Amino acid sequence: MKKYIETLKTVSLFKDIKEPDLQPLLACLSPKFAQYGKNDIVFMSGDSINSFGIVLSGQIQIVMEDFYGNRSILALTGKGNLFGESFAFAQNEFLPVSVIAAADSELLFIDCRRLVSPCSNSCVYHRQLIENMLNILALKNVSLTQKIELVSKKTIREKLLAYLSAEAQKAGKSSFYIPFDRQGLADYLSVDRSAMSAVLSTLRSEGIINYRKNKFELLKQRKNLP
Amino acid sequence: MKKYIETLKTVSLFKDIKEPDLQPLLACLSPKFAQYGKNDIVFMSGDSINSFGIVLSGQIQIVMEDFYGNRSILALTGKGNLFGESFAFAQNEFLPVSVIAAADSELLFIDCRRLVSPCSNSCVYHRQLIENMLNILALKNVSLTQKIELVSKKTIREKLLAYLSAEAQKAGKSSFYIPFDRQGLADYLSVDRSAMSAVLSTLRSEGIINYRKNKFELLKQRKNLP
DNA sequence: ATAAATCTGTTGTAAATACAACGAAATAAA
DNA sequence: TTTATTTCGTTGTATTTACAACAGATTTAT
Repeated sequence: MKKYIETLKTVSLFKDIKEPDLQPLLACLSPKFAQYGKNDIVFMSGDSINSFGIVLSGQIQIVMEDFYGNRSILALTGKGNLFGESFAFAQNEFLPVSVIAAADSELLFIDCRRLVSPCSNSCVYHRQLIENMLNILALKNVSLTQKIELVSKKTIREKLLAYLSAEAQKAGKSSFYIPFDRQGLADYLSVDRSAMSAVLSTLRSEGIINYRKNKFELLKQRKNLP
Repeated sequence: MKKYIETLKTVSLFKDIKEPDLQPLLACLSPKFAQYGKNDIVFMSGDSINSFGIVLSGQIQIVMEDFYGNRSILALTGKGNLFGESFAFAQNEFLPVSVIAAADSELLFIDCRRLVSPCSNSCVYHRQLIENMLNILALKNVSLTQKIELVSKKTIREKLLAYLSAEAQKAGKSSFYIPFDRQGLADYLSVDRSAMSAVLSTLRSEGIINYRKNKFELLKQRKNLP
């Protein structure tokens, strides 16, 4: 396991755990190491899982398959990232997705029951681990909630204004940079890029926003609070 | 606190904790009790919180306010329900919403640092508590992810088929009941009800689905898996 | 049983979007 | 610098939707 220490140090689950503590902690979690060839199935849709995974090398993909058998790739996950943690901790939920190795990959599996049961010798680390896992799930929750608020809007105009409004609030200023290019933003909002471009132009011509590349500005005044 | 025992027993955070254990556990968590009048502000947008709440009586609303000051109610939460847990455990995240008492309410606040730090006398309960909280966050995560997959589709037709497909898979049969009436389903998918009704009719006339009230059936054959 | 209220499906219209095709602008590579 | 590539905005068209108004069906209340 030693050769993966550098990778493991970057994993969010082990945040604020010092390198010398990592080794004994891992021993305590008794993770299962496994190698997969490209296109091997890691988790199968319909499974109920008790372990989540960490990608040590390679890459895995989260694949959705609907009732009719149409597949679509929901996510690609690489080195140092977790996968399956939501389903592992959501007891009795069946996986609606499959996890497939997108390349030859080395994965580490940790049983979530190990994570919550404190073991005699390393309670200190366990506490940090649990805190990290709560933080991971909570952060994901927050970002999913924010995204739902956007994609639930019915028009591109509404989606854009909701997104830009949120970014302005996050920045604390009416002028800010966004972390997407146009195609990325369109994908994030689940709309057509060129249609979105057209709406952006309209908003600018109406004097509601201004933008240049990734820098945006909201022009209209904030309503006064009562 | 005794008068709220019946309510607390129904709270998901205390699942699988027996009534006699609840009292000492609460003492250990040292929750803060507070009363709010209608329209009082519980959490303010922009706050960073370390505690989450439990509604003992009354009702609270989650309110979103955008850059322009437009308010919209995202959720109503009543007796026995948690609120704010995602933000409390997502350290350093600022609340993008406000929490306001929708009626005279009695609330209980629990510091999330208390929840993760084991105290000498009640580690057994703490473990269950942590397991429950991980479960709560994970389940929310799962349902948010599923919802995002639906509302990200671009047409009502796609949304409906994705939703019905997921329900069929969940049920393990091509025929199943859905937990919404038409308006509820339209709200869930973020579309117009009458437009959705029209699309449902089209799908039925095309022989793709069949339905009657809340009972739906997918008619087309599953693709054979390779 | 009757009336009232709610839910559901239908239709027409105006509005918004997806999609495709294209050219200009910006960026990266040679 | 020149070329190649990517990104971005514009336009036209066909598709899809939201919205409003309405009628039949179903459920609930009286």
